[in-house]
Amino acid sequence: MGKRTIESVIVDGWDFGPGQLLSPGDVANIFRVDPKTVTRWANDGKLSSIRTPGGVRRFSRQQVTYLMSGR
Amino acid sequence: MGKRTIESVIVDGWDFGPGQLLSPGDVANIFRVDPKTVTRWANDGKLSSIRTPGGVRRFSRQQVTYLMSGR
DNA sequence: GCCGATTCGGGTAATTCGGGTG
DNA sequence: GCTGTCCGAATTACCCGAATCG
Repeated sequence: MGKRTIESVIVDGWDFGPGQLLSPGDVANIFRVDPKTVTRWANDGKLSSIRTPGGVRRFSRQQVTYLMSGR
Repeated sequence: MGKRTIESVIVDGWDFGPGQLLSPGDVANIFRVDPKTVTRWANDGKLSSIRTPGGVRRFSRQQVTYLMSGR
């Protein structure tokens, strides 16, 4: 071992590792929806998410890209 | 590189990247047509579209601009 | 600690969906 | 063939004050 960095973080099969996290605003811009709508997707289980210790959601770039290109 | 969300999303050769998406109402206003008509264009394959996780269509500004300037 | 921007929550309007019909 | 409209259901947008982010 040694440096003790994060190798991978996978939730629901999606990559939440370093450089893969999108904010609600990011996802909203990508789909052209209100950030509130992104929150609803998360609550409805349509979008996987993790939470910061403060309670703010973060999303997987990998999953968002997948959803953009047609389910 | 700046904000780094998603580089590009191309469907049927048209740009569906961030800042390039139009709602059904947007397209309807541009062509002065009922939004339902825009939906029919999409169903008939005359207009490419992607869907939000909720099932609402989004269109490519690039394609609409192309069609506006006469085929 | 301060500050601007964002994202919580909730609630309520406005759009869009799909099918059917003129 | 193409478009507008009616309907109910589902999805999304805008409003607020409080909290978090960077």
